[in-house]
Amino acid sequence: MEPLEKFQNLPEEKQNRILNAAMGAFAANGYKKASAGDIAKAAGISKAAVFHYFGNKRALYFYLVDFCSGMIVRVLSDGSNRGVTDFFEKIRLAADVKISVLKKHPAIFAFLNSMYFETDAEVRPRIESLLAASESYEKRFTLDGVDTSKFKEGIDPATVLKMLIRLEEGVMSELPHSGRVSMEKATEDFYRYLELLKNNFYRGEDSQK
Amino acid sequence: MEPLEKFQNLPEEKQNRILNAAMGAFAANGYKKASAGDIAKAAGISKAAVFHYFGNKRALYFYLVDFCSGMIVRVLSDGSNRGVTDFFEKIRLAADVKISVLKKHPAIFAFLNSMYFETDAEVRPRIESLLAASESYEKRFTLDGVDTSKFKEGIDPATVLKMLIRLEEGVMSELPHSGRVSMEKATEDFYRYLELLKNNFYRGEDSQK
DNA sequence: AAGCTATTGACCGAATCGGTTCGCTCGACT
DNA sequence: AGTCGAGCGAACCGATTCGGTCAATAGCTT
Repeated sequence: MEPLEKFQNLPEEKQNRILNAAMGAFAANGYKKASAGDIAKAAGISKAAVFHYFGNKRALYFYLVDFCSGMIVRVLSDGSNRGVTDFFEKIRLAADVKISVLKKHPAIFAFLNSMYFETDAEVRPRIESLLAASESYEKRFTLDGVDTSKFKEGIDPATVLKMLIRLEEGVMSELPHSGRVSMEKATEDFYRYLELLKNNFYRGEDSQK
Repeated sequence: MEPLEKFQNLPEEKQNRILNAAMGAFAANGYKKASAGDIAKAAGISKAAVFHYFGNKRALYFYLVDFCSGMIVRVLSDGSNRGVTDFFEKIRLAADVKISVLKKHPAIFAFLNSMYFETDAEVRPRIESLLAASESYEKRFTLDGVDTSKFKEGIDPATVLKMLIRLEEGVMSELPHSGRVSMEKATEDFYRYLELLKNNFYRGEDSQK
């Protein structure tokens, strides 16, 4: 039986434990310096099991890249926000999706980010192809179908969008600092920021409730 | 002559090159996995030179910790913003200081951040003492002396402050992605966000210029 | 208890680690 | 011109860790 099949026959919870451990290790140390032993320890399995499931380190890394690639496609083609025309509502929905992904795979964004900086010749080509296929979040999240007329005059929605993407990134970068419960706290805060901006960037009487 | 003296007698430019290389390596790979060879290569010197200047890896790490510690003290005691009462102006000045530090030591914040996660028993104690001494940026940057009455009713300055700290972090986390020139671009963007928020969060007639 | 599969601890040669040694270079001083 | 020493790169050291293998075990099915 192929190694990869063995992995895919594992119960999903165990698969995720291993994937998350691997993504965390590669994100933290890069391809070369992340060792199979690190990953095994973080996943609670033996080093031999890693090779049992994936054959070799490169195959594991490639599997992760493809896994993330599939996840991106799945998220971007998620149609649950079609028909939403409100700027802030759309951003909130996109953040919701991100959160749900992050809950299952806490290290996925750190791993995706680390791919940018990965230089190892053994894996770089595969990364390039993924990077080429999936443009950045900023470019994907367009203002198409958004009702920009609700903004006050003089406020550029594109600027606000860029700002919110940065803000979201800042919120996310604080997550690993603190305990696990803090994620709900952070998202609550983010929603509060959205509300605050909505109340003051849209036209009409300034609405303080 | 003590190893450390040799380092300190180096021209400042070379010192910084080595410090930045070391901070970058430790931030990227952690204390254990960052090798003296990595640091040497990034700094453009030989591995032997690293030991020539610092004696051993631990001493180099400790030197970096103390260096950052001193930098924090120097920045926090910087009195150039005393007397500034405007909320956004004060934040802008604080960002300016951060930028100037970042220009000289591009990896310093990544390194400081990495200390949070460092678990190696050989260096952890020294980190603890630094972390205990210097509270987080968020706690240090108080609203003391800020004229909060300029805000519209219903807008909590503390919330805005937290939001801006997150936003700043998000802007900073995008810096390493792109070329070196992008820093000016990113700070320009940040200033534009500040202006945008100031125009819409302060009371008085909504000022679109 | 026999058979089978998932999982592992112990192990391999090769590579890399932190750290040392040594000999070369090059500028300062005489 | 000759001397000297600070500073450096290359080659090396024993120890550790690497990716990867494999025989042995644990656990389930019958």
